[in-house]
Amino acid sequence: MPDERRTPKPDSEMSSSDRIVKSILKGLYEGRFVAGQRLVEPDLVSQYEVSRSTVREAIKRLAAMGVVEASLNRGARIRQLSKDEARNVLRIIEVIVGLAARLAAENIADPDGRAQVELALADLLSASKQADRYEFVRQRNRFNRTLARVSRNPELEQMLANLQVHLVRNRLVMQPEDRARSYAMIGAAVLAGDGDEAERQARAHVRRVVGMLDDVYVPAFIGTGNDD
Amino acid sequence: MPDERRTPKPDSEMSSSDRIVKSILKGLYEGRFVAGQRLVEPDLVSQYEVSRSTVREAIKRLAAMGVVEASLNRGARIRQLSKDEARNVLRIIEVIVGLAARLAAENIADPDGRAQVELALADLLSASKQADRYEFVRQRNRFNRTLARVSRNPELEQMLANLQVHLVRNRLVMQPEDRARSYAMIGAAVLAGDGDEAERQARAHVRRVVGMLDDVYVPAFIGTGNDD
DNA sequence: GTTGACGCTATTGTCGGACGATGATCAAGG
DNA sequence: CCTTGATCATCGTCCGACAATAGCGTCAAC
Repeated sequence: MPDERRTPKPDSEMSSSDRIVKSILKGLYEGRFVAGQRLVEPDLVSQYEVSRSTVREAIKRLAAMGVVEASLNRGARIRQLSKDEARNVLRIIEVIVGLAARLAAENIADPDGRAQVELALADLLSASKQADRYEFVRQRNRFNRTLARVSRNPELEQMLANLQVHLVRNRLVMQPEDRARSYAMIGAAVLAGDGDEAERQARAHVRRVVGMLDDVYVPAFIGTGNDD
Repeated sequence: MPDERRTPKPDSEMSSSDRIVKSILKGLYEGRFVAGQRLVEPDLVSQYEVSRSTVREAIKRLAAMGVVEASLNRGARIRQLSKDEARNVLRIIEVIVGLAARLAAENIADPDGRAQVELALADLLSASKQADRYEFVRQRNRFNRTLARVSRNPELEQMLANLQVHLVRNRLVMQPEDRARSYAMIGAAVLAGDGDEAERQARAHVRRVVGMLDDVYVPAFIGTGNDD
């Protein structure tokens, strides 16, 4: 087993479609792409200066990741989660993050992993107390990613990364003090090596976020997908 | 006897690559494709009588699903899980199935869903007691799928379906009596509407399966590069 | 004015061929 | 025996093309 600690993905070892996928995902984080936006193949062709085949591959991959939804003969668009879908995804994130927290706690003996968790937690706590939403989301994602990495479960890491994409667009943020306390408890349990407690705290936190869905959620500008 | 209530996906509304993906997945279940097997594009082109573009799309999708692993310039092959990877995936399956069981229990008031669970459970129990491994795996997958469907969480359903693909090839089966008892307890909790207990039982069961990994797992033909 | 049939346009799904790049294979040479 | 270089299989990417479909506007009929 190769022990590749991370996958920084040197550009030279990425296919062109990989680069497009990555760029679009990044664009999502940065707001260059917004939910509901169409991904028109010819546009992307000229934008990225690659052939249509390459663009199509990238789109297919994004679709398989759930980032993009594609209907037959009608192209692809950035997926806009309805409130129900957001709730569904969050329930999944709940148990996945819970698992990551548990496994991270179980592996916290590793000094290197422990250091990473401590660092990410410190930054997250300081970002939690501030109002900068963008920075908070960044640190939250980093913290989750760190937990997944320390879990020593690459499959989990991958899965959490895919799921987190859906969280970028939501404005689900708790009050600064609340979320700081929430994450402090998760972090404490993880650093204490208490897997049960770590999972419980992580899940409880996500559950609290789910509870905010009904209050805060704005259906955005898509609005047509009204179905149950 | 097949009560396919879920989206049956009429072939007319599927793209060619969809059909290939579906066919390969089916082939996995039926043994036409085995772990480690290479997926050579020209072969698939002639086999399915489509263009290479279409084949590539299908492969990309399978890769994004984790069914296939692709290395740059070296093509794709059916993914062969190492013992560690199998363990990692099973830990994820544990919490996902646990969530499905919990949500199914919470929705068990719906008479239609309840009927489906009862039916799938009955068939699973009867299959559990027999030795036919293939039939047991079929019924186990159906039971899990049913739980996910009754959960009314399509994202969860999709995710579980993807994860279950990895389980097809493993020979992780408990003793008939044990697994029957295991599933009986899960089913009872679900049918009783006890979400906590359902999740606990489901997770405990998967955990027991994980525990068998060290005993039963055979590395299979991973190193041989054996095709055909 | 509304409605519905019709045709146009944009875009997609699929195709076939082409090229260079890369990994694997194997024989010749040290 | 190990190294090296040629050969081959296959992939990544590109190009150009076509039919099929969806969305949109037009226009006649009511």
